[in-house]
Amino acid sequence: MAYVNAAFAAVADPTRRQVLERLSAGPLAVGQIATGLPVSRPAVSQHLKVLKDAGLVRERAEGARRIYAIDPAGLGPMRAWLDQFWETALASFQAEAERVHAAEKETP
Amino acid sequence: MAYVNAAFAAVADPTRRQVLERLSAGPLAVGQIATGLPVSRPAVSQHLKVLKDAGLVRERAEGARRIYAIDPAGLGPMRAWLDQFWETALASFQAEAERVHAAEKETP
DNA sequence: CGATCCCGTAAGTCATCGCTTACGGTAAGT
DNA sequence: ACTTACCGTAAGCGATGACTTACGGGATCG
Repeated sequence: MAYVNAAFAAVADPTRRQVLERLSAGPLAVGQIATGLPVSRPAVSQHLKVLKDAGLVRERAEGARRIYAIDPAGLGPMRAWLDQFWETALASFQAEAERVHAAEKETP
Repeated sequence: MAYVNAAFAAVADPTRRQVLERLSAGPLAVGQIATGLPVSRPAVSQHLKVLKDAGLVRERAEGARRIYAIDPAGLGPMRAWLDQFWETALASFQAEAERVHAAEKETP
């Protein structure tokens, strides 16, 4: 549960989500990621650092270029938190609904 | 896909996630939520406003108290984004792996 | 070797966020 | 009616965040 915070903080930024979406189609170099994004290339570099520290992205040097790719395992903690939260929330929601339903039969 | 941004931004804050976790066990009034949290009650009110605007939480007046509860539907967009992202990322990841594997057989 | 492309980092700026204290307003209890 | 509990909002402040421009260092090609 340790990396959950960094992961959520990373995904919270819209530009960073755009980077992730672009990377989800396959590995890319920094310049290719920056092309088409509304921010400068250094900004993309900073975003990539955040994503890398959050474990959402992996970096590989290929000559002078740095190739970035999605780290599928990095999404695990976030999905786990969301799933567990969803599960317990839905369970207590249904329990509440049944409780209200029973109370209505009690006092119509 | 409109509310995705607000939802992710809302969940990004650790205190807000604590509020959600507390609410996942069942509806609570503002004071009960604030009890046990490391911030003041007005801070909790502000967090609840953010969560409500993001569609993650619903509010109901009960006398002088305001009861907050999880809105199960509010999590939908976020989960949808994550699932689709996960799916395409994993697919392209496997495709890349197979491509590399084939290249290795080509030049051992 | 020099020019060029690739990129990360430093420094600085402007906006936004999360928090606090202080206040006002509505609902219930005496 | 007066007090007490419960809560939202306003104002202000310190901290963080996302950007920009400017720089420097390594890889590649002539």
